[in-house]
Amino acid sequence: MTREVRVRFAPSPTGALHIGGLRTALYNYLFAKKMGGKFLLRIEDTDQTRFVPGAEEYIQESLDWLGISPDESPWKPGSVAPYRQSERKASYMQYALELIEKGHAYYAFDTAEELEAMRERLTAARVLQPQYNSITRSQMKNSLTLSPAEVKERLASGDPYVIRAKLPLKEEVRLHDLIRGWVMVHSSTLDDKVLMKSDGMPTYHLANIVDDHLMGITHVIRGEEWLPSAPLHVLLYRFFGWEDTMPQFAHLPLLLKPDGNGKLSKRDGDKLGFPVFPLNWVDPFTGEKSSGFRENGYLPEALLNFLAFLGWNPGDEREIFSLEELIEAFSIERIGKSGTKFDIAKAKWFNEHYLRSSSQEQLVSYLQEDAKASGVAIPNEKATAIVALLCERVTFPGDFWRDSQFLHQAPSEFDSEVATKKWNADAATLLQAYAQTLETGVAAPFDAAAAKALLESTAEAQGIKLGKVMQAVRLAVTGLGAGPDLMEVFAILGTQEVAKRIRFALDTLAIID
RNA sequence: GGUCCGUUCGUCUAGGGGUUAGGACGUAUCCCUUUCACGGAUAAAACACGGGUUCGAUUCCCGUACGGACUACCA
Repeated sequence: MTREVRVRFAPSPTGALHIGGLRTALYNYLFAKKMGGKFLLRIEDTDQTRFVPGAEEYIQESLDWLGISPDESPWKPGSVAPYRQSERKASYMQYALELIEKGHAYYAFDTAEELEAMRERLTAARVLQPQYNSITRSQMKNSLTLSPAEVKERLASGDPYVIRAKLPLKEEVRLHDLIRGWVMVHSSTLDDKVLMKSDGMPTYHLANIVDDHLMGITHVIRGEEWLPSAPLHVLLYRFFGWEDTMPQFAHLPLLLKPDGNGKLSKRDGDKLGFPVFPLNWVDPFTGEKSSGFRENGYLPEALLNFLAFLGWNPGDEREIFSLEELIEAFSIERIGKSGTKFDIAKAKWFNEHYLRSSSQEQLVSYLQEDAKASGVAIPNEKATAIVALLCERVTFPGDFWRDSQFLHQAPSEFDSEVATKKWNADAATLLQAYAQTLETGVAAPFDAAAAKALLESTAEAQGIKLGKVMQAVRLAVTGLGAGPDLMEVFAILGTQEVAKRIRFALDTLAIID
């Protein structure tokens, strides 16, 4: 009764793992850890035509980056290896044959053309759902309509065939979903899904059930797009006689586009101005590039926290959760039922939070690395001062470098709007005197307090009210109309640089004036 | 079209037969401040609609509308 909890994340390696898949992985991870169980990763690569090289590595790297690596996976096999369905190929046929023997599946030899003809015929006859089902299978070429001898002959001669599930005509299929409660579907609305494809590979439905069973999966936590086929899966468990160990299902609400319509898709990201992938991705076939959260400056703990709250909440008013805290607080019962729109503003807020609570050393290294990439070396002391200056105004690590440009480079031009509005004779007079003082040398260390005291005394000597000219002073030294504490900026720049900049401003702005 | 799922502020959501319907993001205003930001305070902002059930429904039931998923030899 108390089986060890085992859950799996089962992506298809058909491209970059998108953010919805990542959330599914996260919920699986959280549930497994919460229950003291195992989180497995299984690669569902049964569609050879859609395989994309690099996709599997991408999935691995994404999960590692977020810190939610699986306990068992293709690259860390456990006792139920292998973890790629392509490598489990040999085992599926026997299960399909078992179903045929039990009378729950059959061979079907219909060609694509014949299937198409059937659909057209049914559509013409105004059948609402033209499908291969308990009614129409009697008119098709399969082992239920063909003589045993002919079936045998076709199989022997290598005729292409598929194996289809034989669904009951009239049966109420009930399934209990941990998120949605009881879901009832009538078997007459289901079709005879293909279980084994003509290329010898199983479809998702068969492989999924067989592998979940063989891997001892206790809970299937997956996206809502699977809900419509869940009744088929329940039937399959029943056909196999595996009902007593059938996993419990939890179908997650979908992630929707922020503008309201439709589920978030892989194409949306860059179009809407935010990433939908954890990492940068270049499609190996088309060369199309998609940007990732990581490269856009999102911290893994921020993305994790953000993702966790897309459809789940702890029931109280806390919002900041570390991975450990998420594990502690997580429960499937508290996952919502309705689709969730993706709001990047909230993700930014989480990112700001985690960025600001990073260690100073970490922040300093963000700045220094970016500077280095641009060929600029910033000494520790200065970098530390800059980080302290900008810490409260950054969203991404890259903002330290981007927003401190004015500290590394003297202005070559001035914000014209601010110049016309704020620049005046008083400011020029004050700056003239201030620069002169700086040039003649300042005895005490030129920190923010000293810079301010000096500016104040200079202003007083000139009979100028400091408040009226401060923006002009900022403009002169930084070229900008707004920014962090000016006196701190002065301290970082140093007396000579400040004086130099003032001289340049005096010359340049005099002309504008 | 059919089947299934869903619907509380713009967004993420709490709540639940009787509440001033709570929080967060975002937005606005004010305070702090030499500017911007941070921080603090305040504000605007929601139970899709119609029927039941009930003394009472946003909460339970049924319909409608709207949204979504699925409807492949894709997962």
